[in-house]
Amino acid sequence: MKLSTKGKYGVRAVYEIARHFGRGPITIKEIADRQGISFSYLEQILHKLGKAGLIESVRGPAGGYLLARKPAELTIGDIVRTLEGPIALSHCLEPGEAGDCYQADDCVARMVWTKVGAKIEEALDSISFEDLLTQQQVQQKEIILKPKKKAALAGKGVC
Amino acid sequence: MKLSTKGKYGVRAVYEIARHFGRGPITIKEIADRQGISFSYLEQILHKLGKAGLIESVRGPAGGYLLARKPAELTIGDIVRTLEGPIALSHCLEPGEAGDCYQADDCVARMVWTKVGAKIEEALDSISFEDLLTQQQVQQKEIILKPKKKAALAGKGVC
DNA sequence: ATATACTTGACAAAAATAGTCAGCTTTGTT
DNA sequence: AACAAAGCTGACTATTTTTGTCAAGTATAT
Ligand code: FES
Ligand code: FES
Repeated sequence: MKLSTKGKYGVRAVYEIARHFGRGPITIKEIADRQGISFSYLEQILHKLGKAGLIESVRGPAGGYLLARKPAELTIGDIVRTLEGPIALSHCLEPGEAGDCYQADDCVARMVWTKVGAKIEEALDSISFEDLLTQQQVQQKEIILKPKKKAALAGKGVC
Repeated sequence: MKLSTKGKYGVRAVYEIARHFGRGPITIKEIADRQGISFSYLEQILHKLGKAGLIESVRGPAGGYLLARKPAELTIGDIVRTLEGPIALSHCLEPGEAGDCYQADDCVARMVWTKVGAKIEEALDSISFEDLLTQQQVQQKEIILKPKKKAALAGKGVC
């Protein structure tokens, strides 16, 4: 039950784009540097998000990426579904394949994973990037108040 | 966002043990046959569940596995957590490692994955094996009423 | 004794993940 | 027109995780 780095990097990258909202396109390189993600890998991820219509790209010099919608209208669920595929805990719950399963009528597990999957979608869709932006401001203040405790494990944790 | 077969097989296996509740131990072989799971692989899975105290084993002839609690007190969450590890969408949310992350204060994603993880736990823990048993009875009746439509993909779908 | 059945650890094939790399296309600037 | 900045695209590879298999145990009812 882990997210792949694609999903996690995707959210962090779009978060950076959202932070840049209203100030023109932000380049892959800048996102990669800020978030410590490989440039080439990030290209793939952003391209996928672009094809899905969640972000827009501007080519040529001074180009980069922009949000395709307002931060409030873009959710974590959008990103995760695009990068990790549809939320289907089991293969035979994927859209298209659903009706195919020969034992769907007889399968008690089906209800379980369907129900849990719905809860996950609900949770993912309930968080927009605007939420992340406002939360970041709150955290910012808290950090200023607290004594800064720079811990050891630099570069290790990556949500 | 898929479950591994361990989690899925685990649930199906325990479901079989639950169906056998009150009728003494059921053997690995019988579970494996009924659910179409490799015997050797199932051994590993059941052993892990046994070590976690969710099921009990009886050795020797006429031995097998038993539920350690009543079906109503055993949830899908118990099984999944045991077999797939704690529900932590990101590595740095795993218990024990949590406080270690040097950027926890500054991390906007942390809140996201924590929140979603909690929802998943909630959903998983809300379903007990008794629920599965009663649901199976309902499905059984429906199947008898409906015309049996044995579809093509035999053996393919595995929730 | 012996057959049945769980226990344990080592091993291996296959699939998914996490990138890397090289070359291409678009477009603003000079 | 030429150049450089920036995204586009597909192929390729190393690593890790998953999904098992196998073999040699240990416990126990009859
Ligand atoms: S990176 Fe560790 S808490 Fe987010
Ligand atoms: S096995 Fe296909 S629906 Fe459960």
